[in-house]
Amino acid sequence: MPQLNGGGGDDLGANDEMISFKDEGEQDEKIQESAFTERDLADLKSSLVNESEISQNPGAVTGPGAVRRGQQDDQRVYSDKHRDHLDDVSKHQDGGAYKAPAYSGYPFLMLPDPYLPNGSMSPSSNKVSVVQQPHGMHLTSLLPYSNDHFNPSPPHLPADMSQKPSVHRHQSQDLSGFYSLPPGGVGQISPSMGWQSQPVYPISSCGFRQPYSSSLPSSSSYSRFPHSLMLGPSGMHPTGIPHPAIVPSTGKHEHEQYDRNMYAKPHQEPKREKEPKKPVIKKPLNAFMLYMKEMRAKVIAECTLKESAAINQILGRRWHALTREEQAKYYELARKERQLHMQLYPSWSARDNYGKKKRRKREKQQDSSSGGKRSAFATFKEDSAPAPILPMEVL
DNA sequence: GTACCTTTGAAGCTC
DNA sequence: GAGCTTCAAAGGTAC
Repeated sequence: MPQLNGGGGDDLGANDEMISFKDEGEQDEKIQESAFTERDLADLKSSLVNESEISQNPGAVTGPGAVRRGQQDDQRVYSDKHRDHLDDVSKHQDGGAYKAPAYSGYPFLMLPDPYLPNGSMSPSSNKVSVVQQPHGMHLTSLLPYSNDHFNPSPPHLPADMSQKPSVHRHQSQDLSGFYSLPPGGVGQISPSMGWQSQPVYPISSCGFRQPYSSSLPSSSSYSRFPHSLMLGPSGMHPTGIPHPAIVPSTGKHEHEQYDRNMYAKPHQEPKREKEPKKPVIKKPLNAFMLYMKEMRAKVIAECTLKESAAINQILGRRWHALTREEQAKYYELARKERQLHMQLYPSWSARDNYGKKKRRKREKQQDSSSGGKRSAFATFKEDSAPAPILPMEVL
């Protein structure tokens, strides 16, 4: 990806990530610049509101096709073609100080933006939310996200790890400074964690664009992957912050026990006498996942949607409507997140979690069809895995 | 209780 | 190397 830094040969990020999007987007923008009118904007808003309302009313329209219909209708209209104009309109309307809707349920920490004049708080966009999410935190916070990703790091920041391909784990101690949170999850955080630039985000309100705060919300304020050396016995940071990349194998996800005792001893719940379950180290989030994590609450607030499938469709369209620069930020975040994940869990591989969700389903299907015959994939996994751990139900 | 839906991107896997 | 599969998040929905 040309606009991203070369990373000193770091190949973690896909180099061709946005090439196709670039061509398409540029053509669309040319069209939009000449075709857009205020009336179009009103129509667009109306249609998008209807779309969200339809999604809320499964009785009226059922199935994903409903959303898809709206997607086909306005996917290439609502923002790709009107982005710049909407930006201008919105800026005029609220003086460029769009107030992002509150991320309900997310605790915030207001931090001054050192990149703003006088280091004062910006009207809204420099609010850096600090979150202790129920499912953990996000690396994006640990990785000070700003245009610094594309520029030399400011002196008060740790050097970009991408430029340290041979960083050893002990060097990650530098990262600990980002994680020195009190048990409450809110503490002093480097001001550099706010986004340096205040980009105008392209979309809001269920698809049409409005400028709003560019600050990363809570989800991106802290890393999902705190330094492993700082982890407590059960994947917990000494501060009490749960380790986001290490999750118990219980609950929604059906990952098997994960043999990573070096990072976390079995998480013991006081009331549970069952055999403690070893946590699972999750995959690092990709750029779009980071974007979704950040924007989900906003979409929910704007569209009053709750169904994740519909929200994700909106987010997917918004993602495509982002400019290359805006997307590049998330690609860079994702790249850094992968880097940090690699440093924290050098022996981890996506293979560790590969096939664990769907294997059971396949096995069930094969069991029903062929009388308990093992799937080829299961056989492969067992052959390749160093020490297969049987699922609890098997035991 | 669990799978599914829905999105994009990264990585694993198969051929 | 191409193409396919799986997982990552999220929460409502369906079974």
